[in-house]
Amino acid sequence: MGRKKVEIKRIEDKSSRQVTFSKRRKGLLKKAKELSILCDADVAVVVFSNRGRLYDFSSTNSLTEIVQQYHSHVEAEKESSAEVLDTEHSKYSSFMTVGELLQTVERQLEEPAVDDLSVTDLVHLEDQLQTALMQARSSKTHLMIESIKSLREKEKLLSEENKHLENQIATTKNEREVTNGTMALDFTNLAPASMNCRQQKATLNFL
Amino acid sequence: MGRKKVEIKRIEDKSSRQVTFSKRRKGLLKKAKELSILCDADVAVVVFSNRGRLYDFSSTNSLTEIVQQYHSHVEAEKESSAEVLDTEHSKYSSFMTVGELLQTVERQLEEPAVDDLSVTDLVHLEDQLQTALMQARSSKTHLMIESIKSLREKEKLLSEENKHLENQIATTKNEREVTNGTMALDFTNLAPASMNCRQQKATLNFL
DNA sequence: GAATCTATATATAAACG
DNA sequence: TCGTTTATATATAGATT
Repeated sequence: MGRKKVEIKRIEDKSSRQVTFSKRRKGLLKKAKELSILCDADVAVVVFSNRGRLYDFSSTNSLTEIVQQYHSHVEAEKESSAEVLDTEHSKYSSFMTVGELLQTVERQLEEPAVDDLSVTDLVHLEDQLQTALMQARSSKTHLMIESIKSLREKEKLLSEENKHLENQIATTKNEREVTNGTMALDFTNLAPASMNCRQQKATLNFL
Repeated sequence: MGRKKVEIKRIEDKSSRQVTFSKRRKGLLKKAKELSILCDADVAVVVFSNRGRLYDFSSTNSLTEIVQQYHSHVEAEKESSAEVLDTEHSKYSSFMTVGELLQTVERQLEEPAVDDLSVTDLVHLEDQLQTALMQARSSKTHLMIESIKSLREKEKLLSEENKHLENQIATTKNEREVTNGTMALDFTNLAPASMNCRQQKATLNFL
């Protein structure tokens, strides 16, 4: 879409690669934005130049949220194809708990006759440890994500209840004004405090 | 870029929004791919339809890698503004970003003459990767913990405010009873709902 | 190198089957 | 709801400043 048709392959000339990068990057981010607006979709784009500079777009506040969604999604897919996990699972420990594995390792490392351990044994050990580590890490992350989700839920519930209470107060206030035209209490300064609370931005940039 | 110029705002007609989503999503992913090839850049795109279906593109194998890159980058920026970590930082990369490191590794692995890489080189490479991994992992965990902390704070604030509002309501109720002996509203069923909220157990067992 | 200017390739909105 | 077609809007390659 220019004076000439270009083949889609790495542009060798450094200078024009840089120019094209700048132009197309801008275009890509623009289109991402348009898609998110037109179709009410969550869109995130991350671009790293080959010299490591970062450019990104995200339709929600943080890229993180979308990545979280992505991970949840992937998790869900994993679960739906549960049979796959079974085989994988049995691989890393032939019914050996992580605790047992650790003990085995400790025992082996305490052994003075280190020479007795063949390289093959060590490779195997490394594999086992690696897999155990992955498991631990994955559960940790899973738990953290779950707890963040749950905290968000809670926050939402509390916010809603809060709003509800405020409405009740407003209603009461009105009723009082209607019934006896006097005002014993002034609630007008309550609203701002709660707004601050509800409007706090979620600044989660992890994962 | 069609028969008519379209305003960039949410398409209200569900059906044509779906059609546009499909077309533009395809276009976006195509452009992302082209950019990554033409300009030798790492590009990732994630799109969630408003009904939660996932579409993505990633120039490297996994989206996760790019996200990690993203976070390392964000971390690096943070660190550059705080001198504290300077020494540690310069250790693992002599002014090399994680992105650059990954590319270096990829290039080296693509090299047909693998024999040229001495074991020492590989050990060094492994060290570098290991350190980079630690960095990424540590920032991830750190950020997650921070966000959980912040969510808990928020929860506390909301709960307190909630209690406060309830008190206000109780006071008002009392005043009304005192002033004119009648009760227009019944607030007694408000408390239980909020108690459920506040009493939810925090079930975070990780770390 | 960055901004601007065309000519042209592409993407896509609406129509159609 | 799909794919295909077509007219048009946009993106952008190459040139120029």
